[in-house]
Amino acid sequence: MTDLKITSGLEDYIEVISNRLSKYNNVRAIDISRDLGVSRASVSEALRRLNELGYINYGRYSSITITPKGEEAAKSVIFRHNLLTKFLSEVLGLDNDEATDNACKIEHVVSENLLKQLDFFLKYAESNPKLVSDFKKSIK
Amino acid sequence: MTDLKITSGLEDYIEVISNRLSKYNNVRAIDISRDLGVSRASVSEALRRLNELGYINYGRYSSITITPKGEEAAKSVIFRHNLLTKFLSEVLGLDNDEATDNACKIEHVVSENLLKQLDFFLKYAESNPKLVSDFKKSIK
DNA sequence: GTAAAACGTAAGGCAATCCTAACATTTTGT
DNA sequence: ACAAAATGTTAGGATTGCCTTACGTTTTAC
Repeated sequence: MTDLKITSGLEDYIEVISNRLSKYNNVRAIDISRDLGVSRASVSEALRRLNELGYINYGRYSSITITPKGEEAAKSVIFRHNLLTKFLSEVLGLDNDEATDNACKIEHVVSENLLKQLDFFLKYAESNPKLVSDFKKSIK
Repeated sequence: MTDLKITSGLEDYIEVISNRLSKYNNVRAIDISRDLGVSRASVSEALRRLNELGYINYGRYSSITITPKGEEAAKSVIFRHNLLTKFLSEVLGLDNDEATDNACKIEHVVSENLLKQLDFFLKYAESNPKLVSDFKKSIK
């Protein structure tokens, strides 16, 4: 399970691929291109690279499937994404788009330990709803 | 005061320059090289670029000074840095090194609004010390 | 089933950073 | 002041990731 490391850029691709596969059981290069706002050519390049690194199975014009290694990587980044989004929206009160945008960037750079503590904090906040409601009152 | 935007990389350089100038009234390329863990050559290149963009005054073998535009940019990134570090250490309980390391990366990607809300949250937490102490109790 | 539209790939570029190695300049120590 | 050490610059390369344009392949709609 070593060598799960991947660049931020490729992490974005694997995240989209995994999310699309979960939702629709299918993902095309054009979908990725739209989701990430990059050209079809860039997607093509990234897919070749992800295949080369063993995160997906892919060949010319063939459909995209994800490998176990890819699943691991996707699970990791999606976990980070969700945790951060939840904190940003539920605690800090950012609207969903802004929470997601920020999470998409932060998710690539945070340490394991930060995530662990944030996870604890969210659980604590959920078991003490007064925390968030009092905080929100305080900034009105 | 427009055009304050700068890449993450150069933001790191301006941050070190400003911090060194505040502390020692002086900063050399070699200091930056050590602080950022990059080669002297990379520093040389970055200084040329920062000068070109008007963030610092600098010429071959000359001493480095920061311009008003550079100060603005530095102030902004240092504010983000401190806010994030404070949250990560005082609320989440990361040790200082890990809080700083994470802040150094996150500081380049967060939105204004996130910072504003985080600022409010920190103020709220400071005026309610029980919040943090109860949270820390909860994870023991 | 075939032409048009949609989609995917290849080639060639560009910009941002980073590096090492070699060379230039400045600073230090005696 | 002058040699040695420290620091700064330049040249040449590598990587990553994005782009556009042109062309290949597949799908869609009659």
